[in-house]
Amino acid sequence: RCASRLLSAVERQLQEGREKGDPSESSVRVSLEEAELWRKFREVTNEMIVTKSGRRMFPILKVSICGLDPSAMYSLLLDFVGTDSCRWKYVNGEWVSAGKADSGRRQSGVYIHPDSPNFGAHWMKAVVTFNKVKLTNKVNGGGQIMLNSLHKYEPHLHIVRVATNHRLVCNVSFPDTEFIAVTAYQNEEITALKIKYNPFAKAFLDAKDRNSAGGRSLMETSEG
Amino acid sequence: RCASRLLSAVERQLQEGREKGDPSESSVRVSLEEAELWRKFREVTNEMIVTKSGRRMFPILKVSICGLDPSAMYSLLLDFVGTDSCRWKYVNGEWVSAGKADSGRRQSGVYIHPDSPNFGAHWMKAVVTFNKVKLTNKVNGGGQIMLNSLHKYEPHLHIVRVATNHRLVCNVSFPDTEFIAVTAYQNEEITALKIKYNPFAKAFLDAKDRNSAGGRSLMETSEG
DNA sequence: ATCTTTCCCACCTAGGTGTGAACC
DNA sequence: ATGGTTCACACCTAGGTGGGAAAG
Repeated sequence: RCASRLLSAVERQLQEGREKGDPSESSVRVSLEEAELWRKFREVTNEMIVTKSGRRMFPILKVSICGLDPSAMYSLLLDFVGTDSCRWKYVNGEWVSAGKADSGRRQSGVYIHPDSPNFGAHWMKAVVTFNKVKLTNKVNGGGQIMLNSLHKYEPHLHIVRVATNHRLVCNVSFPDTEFIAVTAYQNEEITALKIKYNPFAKAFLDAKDRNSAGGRSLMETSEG
Repeated sequence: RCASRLLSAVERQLQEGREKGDPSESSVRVSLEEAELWRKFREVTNEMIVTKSGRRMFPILKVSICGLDPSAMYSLLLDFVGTDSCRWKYVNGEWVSAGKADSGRRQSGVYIHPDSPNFGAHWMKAVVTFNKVKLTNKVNGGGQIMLNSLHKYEPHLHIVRVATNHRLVCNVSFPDTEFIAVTAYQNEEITALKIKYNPFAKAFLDAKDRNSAGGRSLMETSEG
């Protein structure tokens, strides 16, 4: 009696998302969210900051998923694949090749989505957001992903069915999310887009607004 | 080749916590963390605020777990059981009965730990923290737990093995975590303890410090 | 010189505290 | 009048931004 009440609470985790499911996994579909935003960045060659302690990505990688078995267990993995063998540099407003890539490693480490493992129903009932993944240029303890600065990468998503025998169910890449890892922004158009769309950079958006409105910049006020 | 690299990343989730495991689950052990802190509150009769949008608990319920099957899947559930049939009131510095409990419901809803479901290894490798659970006195959408104000509750933890057939593995209660739900603190000793130990109430701790040091209180400074 | 990286910083987002007056 | 509840608020914790100087 008491136990059934508790067990039904667990069952409830499965209820949403059933209609999007397919026990056979014959047609798993993954689509990138906010593709328009990603495209704005890609048009001018996207950049992502890497720091010692790890920097979040912006835009944030978000996907919606259909076609999993709602009651089966899956983990979602993210890695970053070098898309060419170049080291890049930014000169005269252009990204140009600066010779061969530094190290032979073309694969980053693997980031496991923190909701993993979870039911197919869980992954399908809402957009899956990779907002916590952090990119670094140093070997670190935590779940950060190490990339080579000034190299080009493309995020790849993998869905693994978790069971006594793990099984790779799906591999997806999103060309629009390609970027060059940097330690500081090179293209000021990228900086402007980051400031415009990332809420955490609001401070710099305000400064611009006040400038263009003819007011005094925030930065100037601190000079005695 | 590529697949095995990804699958091994999933396997790595299982590595820690194996030594604390027991495939037979014959001796699952759960122990309350920070029991000394909980006892300080219990000594003066603990109170927890309930609000419309939900209020976190303080102290936070934290447990460490041994004896699960590291590679089996479990969900952790929390509910709140009314420990008597009284409605309580605080008069002259004492909690006294104020008649029978309001409603027949002696059980709260069930809170599912956000890491659920997960491997036994995951639950055993580190202290499990219920810091996100929110207590409310209204029927709400989200994962909040509804309690009756001025009624006494005891948190109960349940471990459910998640499989084709769910199975209740463990039920534990922690007498030291008993509390009375309130919409505003009644006993000023409880208020003082909350301020002393909850980092989010630091503002009021500072005010006290400055008072007792002979300085002006923060509160006074806002009066023109 | 030039290019890349590092560090500290002011400024945000996001949200958890008890307070005290207002409300019922 | 009384006792319980609600709300806006100042003040925190916690941590994500790019800037700009300094260092490699």
